[in-house]
Amino acid sequence: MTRHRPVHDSTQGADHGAPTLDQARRQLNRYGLSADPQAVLVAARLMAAGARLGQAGEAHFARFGLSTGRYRLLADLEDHGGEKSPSQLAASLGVSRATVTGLVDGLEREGLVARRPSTEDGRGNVVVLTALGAERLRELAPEHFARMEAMVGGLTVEERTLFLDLLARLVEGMSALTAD
Amino acid sequence: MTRHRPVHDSTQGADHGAPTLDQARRQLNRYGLSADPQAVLVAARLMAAGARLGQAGEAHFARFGLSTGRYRLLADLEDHGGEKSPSQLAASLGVSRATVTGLVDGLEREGLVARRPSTEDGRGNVVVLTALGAERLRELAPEHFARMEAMVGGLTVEERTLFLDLLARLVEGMSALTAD
DNA sequence: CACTAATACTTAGCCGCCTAACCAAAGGCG
DNA sequence: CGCCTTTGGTTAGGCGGCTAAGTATTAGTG
Repeated sequence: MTRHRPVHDSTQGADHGAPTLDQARRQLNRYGLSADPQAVLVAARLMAAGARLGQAGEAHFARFGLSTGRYRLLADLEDHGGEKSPSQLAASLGVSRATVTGLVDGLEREGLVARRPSTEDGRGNVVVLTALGAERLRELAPEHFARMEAMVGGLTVEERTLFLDLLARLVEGMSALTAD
Repeated sequence: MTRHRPVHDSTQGADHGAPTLDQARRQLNRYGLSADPQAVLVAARLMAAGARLGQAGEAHFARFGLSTGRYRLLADLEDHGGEKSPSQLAASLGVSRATVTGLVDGLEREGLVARRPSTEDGRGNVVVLTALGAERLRELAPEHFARMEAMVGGLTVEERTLFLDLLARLVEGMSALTAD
């Protein structure tokens, strides 16, 4: 049975996702801090946008009976000839091996992927994209990429290039959050 | 000027987190789709950045014994005089009421917040910020905002303004993912 | 005034992410 | 050869997000 999830039109046009400059100023004032409110705003907006995109992405992939993580795993598998070990998958997806175990469990249950014992390493597995899995990817591709394109359609080519540069530098800066 | 920092030269295959233009092209080719690879790249990079920031944020707040959700709830509470109903919290945080129940459960367990029955509505609660909760916010504020500022430090003021504009337009575009 | 509908919150259960602990197999080394 | 460490994968448990269903209580209506 296909588990179709009703898309749930979340009417969240409310204020919630978008912090304001005033909020940032108020917070900084409250503690007498001298940080730049605009910088704080950028950070907060980026966080909000990330969360929002994450949710939108889940809703998007749910249309095809997938989740973001499952789709990324399938796509990565296909990009690699349809075979990859869980460890390699974890590395290229940027998640833990335990997470890969869970994702593969789900995908295997639906027949989109299969586990085969590794021929060269007795403790290793190979995750294989099944015909059904490849089929699923082929089915969703047109709509998927069309929506992706539509999402950035509000930006000109130059703006996109610029955005990629700025975003890359912000991603670099994210290490400031995790640095000791 | 394209200022490129050496972005983690990964031997191909283990490119975790940062999708490339070539990957986008390959995917589109595979299905004979005509979408703009650069547009797809922007979408993919934004998703990757969002996920990455989400994880970095969790690691950041974990330093103070909090999570992103819990911090946002505390901060929102403080911004409203320290009292708010679960429904209001859910609305302003952009999460479901069930999620708020879970967040408040955790925060209450640690004494950072308390539940009081509403005086005017027999079925309602009010979530109140405790002295300990306010204290916690005060403690983490300097480091928190310093790191936020550092994250954005790689951009000039003009670039930040530009980024905010571009990001806002992308957020608008996200509705393309959830539109019917 | 009683009955139904709407609202506030909680509970239950799924998913994906994590870390830590665990077993099994491989590799290195005396 | 046997031991010990490293590595591959899963398991267990926690968190935070969701939906759907359940319980109170309030509000609306005949």
